[in-house]
Amino acid sequence: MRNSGAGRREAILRAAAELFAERGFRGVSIEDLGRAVGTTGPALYRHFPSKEALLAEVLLDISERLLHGGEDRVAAHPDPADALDALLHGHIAFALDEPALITVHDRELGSVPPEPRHRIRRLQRAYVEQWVAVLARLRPGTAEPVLRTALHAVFGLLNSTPHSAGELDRDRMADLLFRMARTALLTAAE
Amino acid sequence: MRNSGAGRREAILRAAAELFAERGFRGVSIEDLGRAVGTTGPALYRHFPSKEALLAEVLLDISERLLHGGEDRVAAHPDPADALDALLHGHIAFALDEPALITVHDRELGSVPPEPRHRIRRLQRAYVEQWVAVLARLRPGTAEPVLRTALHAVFGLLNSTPHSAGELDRDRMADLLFRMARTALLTAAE
DNA sequence: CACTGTTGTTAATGCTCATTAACAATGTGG
DNA sequence: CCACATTGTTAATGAGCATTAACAACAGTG
Repeated sequence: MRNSGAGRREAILRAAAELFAERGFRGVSIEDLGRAVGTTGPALYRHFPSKEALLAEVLLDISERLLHGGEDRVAAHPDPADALDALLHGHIAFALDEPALITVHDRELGSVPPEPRHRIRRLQRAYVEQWVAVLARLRPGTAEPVLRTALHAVFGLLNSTPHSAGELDRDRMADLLFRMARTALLTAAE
Repeated sequence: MRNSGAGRREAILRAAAELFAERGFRGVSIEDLGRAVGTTGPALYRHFPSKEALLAEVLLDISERLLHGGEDRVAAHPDPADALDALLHGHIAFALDEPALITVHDRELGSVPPEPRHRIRRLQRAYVEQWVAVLARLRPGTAEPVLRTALHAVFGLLNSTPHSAGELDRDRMADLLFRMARTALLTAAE
């Protein structure tokens, strides 16, 4: 084969994230995916057992990267205020650098089959709870349901950036999001 | 007919919004829609020319309600700070009372055929520009691209609430969102 | 060089689904 | 009571698409 190798699998995952973000899981055919990596559709089945399994792998990968990135940052910052800033910077960088991944991540969970869906949800929950723990140390007086709700809202704020066409350059965008998200969170937690 | 009348059309629109929000436009069949209003699938074609036209009507209706609701509120409040608060309260009420509509509104535009899509986009743009105008009066020093970007982010924050399962009751939720969105916006605009 | 695992290709297969056809029931205005 | 417009129903029709089958090209290993 002219062009195979281990990279093919990664290329498929990348292309899938891009296409799923653009048109949605059901709006992309196996044939589309194949064409995007220079093969025909059915060739995909040499790498993934089904289209759904492919989506599951994309989401699993994203969730793991977010969670582990967060863990590293929290571990590196003993002070909760510093940890929060680090979490914000990490999430913002992810959202700005991988807009397709962020988009797929919060739109396509419903198309994943039950078993991997549970694993993905567990990772997402762990990611959120990490933020909750930091906020709880920073603002011990605030009830956890309030923190969780505020966090979901802030993720909505941060994850919306792929859809706002780039009127601002990356650095100004990152700074704006950081300041908005930070004050929104601190306002929520008195 | 045991149960027809003018209400059928509205019932279809309501059911469609609900189902599209839950499973996405492509995840809902004509047969599903029919069943949801107590008929068979093809009966829909007595009320709408196509599935896409049905979606377009849902989105058009939402966009118009948002825009006109906003216009009324802005007109009722000469002071820009009051107008901003009123816009926030209006959008929050809409998001909390009609979570399905808000969800469909910011996920399914891509499935609308070109012609109605343009009309919907125009309405959405007008809605945003209304907020921009209020913010520009309130914070004359801030560049419009910054305002627009901040607004998109705040809409992401507000529209995320359908997905955060109700850990808080409606009033506490509305208050939390209001405070977060308001400070986020005012922070963005210096 | 034969042997085998890997990765592709093209041609079925079969299902789902939007849309249309053909036909029925109801209710309304004449 | 009789057309006729409305709104349904069930049975095609036809497209799209995930998946599988059958077969080919190649790479590395003995």
